[in-house]
Amino acid sequence: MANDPLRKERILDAALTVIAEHGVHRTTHRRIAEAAGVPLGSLTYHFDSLETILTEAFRRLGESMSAHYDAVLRGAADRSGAIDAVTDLICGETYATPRELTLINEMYAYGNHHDDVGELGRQWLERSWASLALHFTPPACRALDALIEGWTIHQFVERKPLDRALVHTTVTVVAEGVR
Amino acid sequence: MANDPLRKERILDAALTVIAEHGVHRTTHRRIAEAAGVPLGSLTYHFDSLETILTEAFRRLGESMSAHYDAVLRGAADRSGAIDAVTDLICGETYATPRELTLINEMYAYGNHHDDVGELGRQWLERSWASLALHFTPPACRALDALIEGWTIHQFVERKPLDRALVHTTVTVVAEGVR
DNA sequence: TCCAAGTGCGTACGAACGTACACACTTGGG
DNA sequence: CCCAAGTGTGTACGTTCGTACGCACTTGGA
Repeated sequence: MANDPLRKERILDAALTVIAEHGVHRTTHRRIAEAAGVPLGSLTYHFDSLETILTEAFRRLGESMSAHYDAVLRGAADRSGAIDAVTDLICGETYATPRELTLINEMYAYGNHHDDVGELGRQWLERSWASLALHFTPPACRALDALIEGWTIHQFVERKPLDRALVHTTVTVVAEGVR
Repeated sequence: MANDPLRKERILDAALTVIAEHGVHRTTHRRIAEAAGVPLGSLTYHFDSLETILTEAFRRLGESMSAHYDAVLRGAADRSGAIDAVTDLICGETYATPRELTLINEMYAYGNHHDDVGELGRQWLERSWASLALHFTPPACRALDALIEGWTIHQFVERKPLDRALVHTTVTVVAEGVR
């Protein structure tokens, strides 16, 4: 298939699908190629190595998640709305999907052993912080960001739905109490 | 070497070392054997498969961390001491070492694709919760546990030291404000 | 002392991997 | 229409992996 500009993106999305389903430790050229519906040779043609594919895939993940994160917080009119927005980010079904949470975990884990991906994780934190800073003080941003991260992970590990009222209360006391 | 009862434990510790250094995705029989200073055949003799080694190693990790977690919280005399203890768990150099944090990340990531390890993660959360319950209300336990988890991870991804005063304030606010 | 029973390991094999590369195919200027 | 230049792919190679297994070695009862 000549001149397919979407080919690279399709491969990266397939890579994320494979990572989410099997984990980085079982992500291979062949599995990605099958998931993307492209020949094996196409991967080595478009990307230097498997490392490159993983790195680019995680970059794509970070960008799309940051965008969503930012959109949700920008949509909040005032402080109270921002607290609702943060509660949504933790409990919501659009951000904290199993796929995204699995991928975030994989990114952190892989980033601990791969500098470029580690840097992506740091950028992702920085952008989250910037989005929160639209509504909260710097210290509150740090605390809220930690809370979001920890709670979404717990929610996923536990596989139980969250108590939304409790989340809302906690977000509120942190937002108001930490200065 | 006949009748070496510490052999299995040594292999599991070596497995954790390899996981912490290289990640699960590059953890192999041969690397573990080298790290443990035992022959390759010794691994297949003592363990059914690599999966089994990883699972047992993560189980060992969870037990030792839970024990530390519990000891720190049991050592707190009152509520104020417990708040200090939680602050220590987040900022401290004994619990939140790079090695432990890397391993926790690896365990969560691997647990998403392996039921037995996923169950270990759930047990680890439950025991953390039980330790916290010595001093705080159930809702506060949930919130604090999420905060600990998120903040230790952030600390590690960012590779920057934490603001202890901020952590202490946040813990206090959550412990007092969430009922 | 001797020898079965059990313990532990060196080695080898098939499978799956990442990657290279020769080659088919498409394309656009002449 | 033609053919060089460029685009994309099927295949094969060397490496590394998990695992099996024959065999050496240790041990304890007779």
